[in-house]
Amino acid sequence: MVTAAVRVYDELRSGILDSTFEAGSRLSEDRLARLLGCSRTPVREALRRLSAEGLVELLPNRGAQVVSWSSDDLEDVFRMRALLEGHGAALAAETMDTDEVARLHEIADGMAQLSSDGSQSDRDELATLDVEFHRAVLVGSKSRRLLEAHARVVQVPLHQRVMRSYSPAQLQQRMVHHQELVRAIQLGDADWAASVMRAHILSALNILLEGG
Amino acid sequence: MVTAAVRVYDELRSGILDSTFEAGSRLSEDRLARLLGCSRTPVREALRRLSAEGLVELLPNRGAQVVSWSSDDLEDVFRMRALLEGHGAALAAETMDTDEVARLHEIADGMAQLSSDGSQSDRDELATLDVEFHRAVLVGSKSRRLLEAHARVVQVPLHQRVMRSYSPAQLQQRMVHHQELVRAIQLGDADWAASVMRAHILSALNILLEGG
DNA sequence: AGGCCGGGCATTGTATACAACGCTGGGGTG
DNA sequence: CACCCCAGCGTTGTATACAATGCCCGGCCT
Repeated sequence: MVTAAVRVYDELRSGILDSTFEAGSRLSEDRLARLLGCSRTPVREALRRLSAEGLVELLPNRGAQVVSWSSDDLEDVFRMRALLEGHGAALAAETMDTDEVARLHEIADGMAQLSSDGSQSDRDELATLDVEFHRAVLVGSKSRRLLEAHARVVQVPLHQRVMRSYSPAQLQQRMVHHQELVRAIQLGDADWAASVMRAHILSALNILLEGG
Repeated sequence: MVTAAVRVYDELRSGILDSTFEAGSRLSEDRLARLLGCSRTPVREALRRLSAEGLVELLPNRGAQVVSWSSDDLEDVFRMRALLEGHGAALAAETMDTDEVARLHEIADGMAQLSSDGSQSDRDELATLDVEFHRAVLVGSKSRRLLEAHARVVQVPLHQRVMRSYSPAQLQQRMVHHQELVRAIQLGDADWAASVMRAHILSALNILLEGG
């Protein structure tokens, strides 16, 4: 059975990530409880968990608030991603098995097909697949703590927006990165995989900072 | 005012880190509530927080359990430390100001003095200072997320034990690492600082795996 | 008029009662 | 004797009531 606390957590989390709950807005336990049809207890638990993950801020005796992201924060996040995922790619190149690489290839190919068209729904689908791709690499690294650290850092409710912001040329370029990364992992070239991953992520940061 | 939930969290956390609550032992909400003189509500909150930080494991409908550490876990933790703190040292070398470096020097010198003697209480004091030293470097990196990621990874209730396990020669060697690291940061040599930090941490892992 | 004080209000913090779930052990059955 | 089933029990999960805290606003004093 899925507990009410988990349900509330999921609702709040996806609500924050897709900006249903806007950055900076206050979240009252009582209001959320009535909104979601349960008592304050599970809501409290969910808010505490989201706070531990850095998605909301808990002001003592004042309640919870959805965190806002400055451009400094964005830079911090992307540099952390480059560090963690670069390392993850190197480990993945050393330890990923054939099935996992095949899955990676599959995702990358699916993305390449979608990226030829430019519709907005395709872009959103791409954002989902992109998250899945990067996650698959980290899973392949076989480091539980790396995966956890990454999950905590990458809480930016901006995946869709970022993916929509790429020009067609930039999007194509990013697909090439993915293919290159898969090749590096397949060949077991850890250094190359790490370099490609770092460049891939830092280029996203550059596009973000210049475009925004 | 400090809430009961925070008090319980602090008690449990320090109890776990100094092994008052042994690895693998079960923590019943009701028992803890009576032990600490409050209701289950703050206990629940504290346990959830500790779970998010990776110090306890929450078995659904079965309660909480203090996490145990396999040698694979230890290796994972130290490799993550090498990654995060190596990066932190590089950033620190670039951005740390004079006061912060002076503070680092101060801690390193204090540790060097303590390390000449071999008494157990000195070793415990050294463990505390060591934590402070490594934390000061990360604070100097000015990356909030790096600091947070590190705090979550480094939850090993073994600091004292590790520090006691060093031979006098190994301890001296580690003091040299610290001095070398301070120098690298002072000179602003990011690559050198990162290398020294990584080697420093990975050598600790080696000593642990060989000695244990 | 400006600042300080105090009470009301919204909100979180805590306690407690009860429901739901899962394990465990004892008795029955093949 | 081995296996299964079910009832009892301990535990967590949830709801609700009440206490405590901090903010806000109106009135009073200077």
